[in-house]
Amino acid sequence: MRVSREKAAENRVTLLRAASQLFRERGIDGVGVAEVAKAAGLTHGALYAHFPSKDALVAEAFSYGFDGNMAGARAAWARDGRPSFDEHLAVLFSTEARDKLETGCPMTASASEIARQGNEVSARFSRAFEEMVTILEKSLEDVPAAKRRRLAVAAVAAEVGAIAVSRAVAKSDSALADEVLSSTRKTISAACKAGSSARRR
Amino acid sequence: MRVSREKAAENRVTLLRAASQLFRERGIDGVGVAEVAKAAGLTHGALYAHFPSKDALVAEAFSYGFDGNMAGARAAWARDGRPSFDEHLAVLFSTEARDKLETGCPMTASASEIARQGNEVSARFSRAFEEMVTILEKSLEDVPAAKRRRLAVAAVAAEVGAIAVSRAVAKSDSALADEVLSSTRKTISAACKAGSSARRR
DNA sequence: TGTACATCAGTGAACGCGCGTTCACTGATGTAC
DNA sequence: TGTACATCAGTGAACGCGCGTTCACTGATGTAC
Repeated sequence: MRVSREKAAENRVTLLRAASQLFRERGIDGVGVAEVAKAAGLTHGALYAHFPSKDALVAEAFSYGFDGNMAGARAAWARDGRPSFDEHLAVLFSTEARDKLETGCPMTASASEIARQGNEVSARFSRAFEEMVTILEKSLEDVPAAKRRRLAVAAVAAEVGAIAVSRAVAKSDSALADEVLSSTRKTISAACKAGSSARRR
Repeated sequence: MRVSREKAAENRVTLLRAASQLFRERGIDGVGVAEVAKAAGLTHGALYAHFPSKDALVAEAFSYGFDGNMAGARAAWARDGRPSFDEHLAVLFSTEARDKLETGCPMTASASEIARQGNEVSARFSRAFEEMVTILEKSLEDVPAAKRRRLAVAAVAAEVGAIAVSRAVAKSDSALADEVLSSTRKTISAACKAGSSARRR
């Protein structure tokens, strides 16, 4: 039966939220459209009134999850002031970021799966990556402009790897899982300091 | 019909090779057991004479792929001498490593999927990760012993991330894909130099 | 060495199940008069 | 404002298909005599 325009818009968002959480938790291939619809309190048929295909849902759910994550981060910055590079790293490489799969960054949750998705998903991943890089660059004013972007790009790539590896080894070696996060964070931080001190000389 | 012991052993290896290549190319969830068996010139029933479940096949295929990769690398080192840290990085962060999916490192191919596999796969991933770290440590004799492992761990984690990100963005932004590899490599290399020069002071 | 027979790798049909997608239908919503 | 009707979000059965796994069967291999 038909529902009001507001209710329909609300259902669309509920579908995106459910999809984005489930895909992060269990992988894109690990969750079917029927399960997404059920988690949103709807039937699979209704999902196709909002999205033409699972592929389209995956693409929009990726951006929804990423934007939601960024909105949360921005709210925290508004409260506590603009974070330094090391403060950014502390959040990005935290055990919380690793363990909160369903609300964590979709880039880290689906890193190796994205390469097998369509162009639309790849384009959204690129955009998300660039957004993260831009934010990190802003905290790197001490570093020579020429090295700023290089360091920011490396930091985001390293974070994606560290989180993915940490999650992969967590089931069998939790000490290694924590070590991966802290070692990668410290190494990126050291590269930053080396870069900024190079200017000071 | 029954086959000779040698032929059976050979078939097992063929199954592992096919599984390991296909999983790296299209993801663990993206390839069925029937397809693996077909690629090995067998039927799916035969696969179950060698492996009790797909999970077991995934675990053994991961190690097979990793060991094969390491054997190739070791052969190259025997030819050209033991590589320096930067030479290791040049290989790990190369566009070839990114583009040769089916013969590349299984850690990078399945990074985010491993976390959703069973304990056995996680344990094999941990072992593979430690092996990579040990190899990199050997090329870090210029760095103070205390920092050696930290750098090696960070380098492997960063490589996994850089390759995954580079593959993810390659479809939509090939310049960014190359930048991710070179920026991450340079940053890890810089962290190494900072670490070793710290000792020299 | 030759023969009889047990072994077991491999075959292919079948299992129940969930996948992504389609579609005729329902009935409340939104609109035109 | 009240009524008639077109719209369309959501339902649920159905589509063909591939999934992982099981199993009765085949017949060459390997072994025991």
